[in-house]
Amino acid sequence: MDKAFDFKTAQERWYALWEASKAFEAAPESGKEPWSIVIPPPNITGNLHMGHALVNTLHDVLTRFKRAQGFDALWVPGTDHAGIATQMMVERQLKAEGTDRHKLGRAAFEQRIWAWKEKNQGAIEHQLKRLGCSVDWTRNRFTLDPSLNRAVRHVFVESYKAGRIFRGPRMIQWDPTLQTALSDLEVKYEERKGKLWHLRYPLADGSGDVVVATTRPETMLGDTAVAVHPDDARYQGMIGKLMNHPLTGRQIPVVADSFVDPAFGTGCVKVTPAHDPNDFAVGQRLQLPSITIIGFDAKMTAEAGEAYAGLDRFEARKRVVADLEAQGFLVKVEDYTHKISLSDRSGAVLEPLVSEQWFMDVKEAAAKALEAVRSGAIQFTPEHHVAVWQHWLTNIQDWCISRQLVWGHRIPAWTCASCGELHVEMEAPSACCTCGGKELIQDPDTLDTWFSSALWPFSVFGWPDKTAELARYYPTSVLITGYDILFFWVARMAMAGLTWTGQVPFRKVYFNSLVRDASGQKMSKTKGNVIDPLEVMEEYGTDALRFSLAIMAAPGTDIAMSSARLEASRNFCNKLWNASRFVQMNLDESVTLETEPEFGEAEFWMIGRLREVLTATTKALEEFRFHEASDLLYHLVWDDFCATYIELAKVQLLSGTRAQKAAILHFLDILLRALHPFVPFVTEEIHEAVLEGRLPKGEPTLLAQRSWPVDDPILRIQGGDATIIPRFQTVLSAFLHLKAEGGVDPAKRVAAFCSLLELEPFTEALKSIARLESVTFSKDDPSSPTRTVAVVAGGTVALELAGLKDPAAEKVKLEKELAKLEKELEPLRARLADESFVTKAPEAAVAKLRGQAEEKEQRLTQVQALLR
RNA sequence: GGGCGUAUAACUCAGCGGUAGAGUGCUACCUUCACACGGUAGAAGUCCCAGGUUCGAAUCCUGGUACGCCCA
Repeated sequence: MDKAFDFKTAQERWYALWEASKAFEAAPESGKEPWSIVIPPPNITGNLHMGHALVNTLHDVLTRFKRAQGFDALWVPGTDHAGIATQMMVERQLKAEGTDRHKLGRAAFEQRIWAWKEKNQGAIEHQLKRLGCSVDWTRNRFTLDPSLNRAVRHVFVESYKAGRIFRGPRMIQWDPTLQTALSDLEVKYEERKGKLWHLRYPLADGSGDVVVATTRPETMLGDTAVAVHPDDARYQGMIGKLMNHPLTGRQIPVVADSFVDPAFGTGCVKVTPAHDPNDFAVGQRLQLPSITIIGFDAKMTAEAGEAYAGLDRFEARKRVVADLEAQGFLVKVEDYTHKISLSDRSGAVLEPLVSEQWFMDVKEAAAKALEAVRSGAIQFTPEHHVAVWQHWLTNIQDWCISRQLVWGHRIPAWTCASCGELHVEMEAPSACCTCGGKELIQDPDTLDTWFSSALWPFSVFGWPDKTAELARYYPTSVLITGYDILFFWVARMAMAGLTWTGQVPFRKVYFNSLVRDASGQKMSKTKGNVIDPLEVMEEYGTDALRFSLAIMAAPGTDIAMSSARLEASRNFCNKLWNASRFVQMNLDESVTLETEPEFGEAEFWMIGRLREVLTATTKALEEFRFHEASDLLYHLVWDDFCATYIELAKVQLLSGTRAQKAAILHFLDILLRALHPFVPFVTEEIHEAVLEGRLPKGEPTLLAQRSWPVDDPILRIQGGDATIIPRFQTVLSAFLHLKAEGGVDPAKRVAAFCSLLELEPFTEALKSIARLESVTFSKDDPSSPTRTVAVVAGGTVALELAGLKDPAAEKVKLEKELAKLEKELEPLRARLADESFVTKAPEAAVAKLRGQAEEKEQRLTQVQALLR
């Protein structure tokens, strides 16, 4: 083995071997209990970013853990067509080539995107492999696959028949840049500094006027009323009167509706049903006419009047304000900060427009999803996301599912050219069922990307067919995803799953954290603080990246990714590598896992540690406490195995028996199996270097196929004195401490004394680790004018410092020690003297404290004796 | 305006009723035969503030303050 782990070659090598050996493929015939998870399908446009790295690392840790536990673990991979994102990408390419999708035509454009998809899909898949994801590639899916398309059409057609999908004119959020409708979820609100214009509208009978306040004066061209609150005393006499529209000359009524906030502006607002969601609602309630003055291109329509038609909406705003001012209708202008709605995708200012779109009524499904979480059929970690879930699902609105895009699932609806009859069918009808007309035109729109994503957990298994896979692997065991897509995806999967399969799509949901930069800032391209996981894997190794993500993945808190953390993880991999290297160097060929091991105190202690930590690690993983699991293993390897056990075993190993070497081989084997889910590459590499040829017959040669070690028979062995190694550690560090404090060169060997007779078997270890000349064990007081002494729990230790020793310094040292003990004892004595504590606190707590106090009192007495 | 989350060592974070931990950084020392991507010793904290519950609160409750996120 080399001196350091070369992750670059290992990473490339092992993934290919894992794949070739079918280590990640599900085994439906195995008779094992199934455990399944589906990947949150990354966009085909995408590159692996830190969010993907985190979510997929956690998936992989869990999948490898479950596979090792003996489940038939299946992780289904796949990619998402990502409607808008992908189409935008290709459109950008076209623009660079001096053309666009309209010139190209729909069919050619769609072809072009497919070509792009074929070319680029491999990138994200390759990156998942680099991350070590143990997915079953034989079941790779794409959201536009024919089988998934069939599922989409099935849901669409059945929902339509049930009346849950319908088409109609509604006010939607229109993205003028992308030229498509969006769902409410795709709208982002941003605070902008703007103006509040106060406009004067004169009453038609000349009896006065009212002043309305607006942030969008250009829409006044489409006003069909002015509204006041029905209880507003100021305007009682005006309700029902007509007024002259300042610019169009139309007469519009003053109406009353309780949506008006009397405290806002003048308490009197203009009503533009065609261009504002609230006004649209008022218009519906009061049967007001609706005048569309802004078109889908965000330019003023002919309805806006000759003076404005064709103007961009923002240009029109300036013109309207200028005209109003010129004619004396502008009362005043105030600075005003308000929220505007932007497209989450293009960033364009959205235009609320009335448009013919497809909608899905999800109220019934939402009720089911609410109940599933309420009843515990779906469990959230962290739980606090339940509150948000409930709020959103109880207030859910119809979902606008149609998009004016080319890239996506085409809506399975055809209109008869002759009679206008609408046909919603699985396949294109050959003739109109009403008039027999042969010309049927398919709806040009496609579905919101999330429509197909919602079906993902069961469409990947061949639904709507009742496949064997569906029966075996659905519902999936867990869903791991970011809370940012709680509504977009998680809620919709829950609703779709419950509606169409009658089952929850997943039993548990773990919401992973957000990965931020080293100072806790959100990563963004504009800030330039993006940490690229591909570069990290290049520089620190995939295992270091994975371990860093896992150890920081405390539920409910964000992750601050830093080079310091990555270095720590890389160093950990190196530590594991070198510990293994040490073991490997000291083994003879004849030692295998079948060699009968021999256990001494150190081994019994190590077994105890392994048993304790692996039990805790298993529990932590079952409960998604990835950070705890990784932290436990980190310290097990570094502190217990390397710093304590190996240091102790060194003395034996250099001259040890095969039986002793078999013990350490077992320990390493167990550690590798436990760490493999977290750091698969380095552990697999070590496994080959150390365990090859030493595994029992029939045992898989790949670590990726071996079992989770918590039930290893070795761990059931009990024996020895569990307190002896901790006592050894205390004495060892006391020697080292005395050496450092006495100013002794660490390399200088001095004579040592110890009153803890039970540690005599560890003489050689003490000598070698603390670099002592000798250790003399005796009950007698070891203090002398030439020695330095320390009192530890259970006895005293001393070092011979002839020539080096300063008696005055020794006294000062002991006095300091005395003071320290007194100070530590003070609160202990006080609490033990407290009647209410002793009587009311649980016995264990009192006993623990008493033990601590006794130990300190004993040391205090001994230090006092030394000072005499 | 409503909801949620977070405030702990210089930094990034664990802990979440029994009296404070990790990683990194810092100081001093050590190239000892797995590892300097290492080892040893050490310094470093009104656990945001104010009340309350409790024998006991960083931890639970109430109210503030600051920051972040989500929904109107």
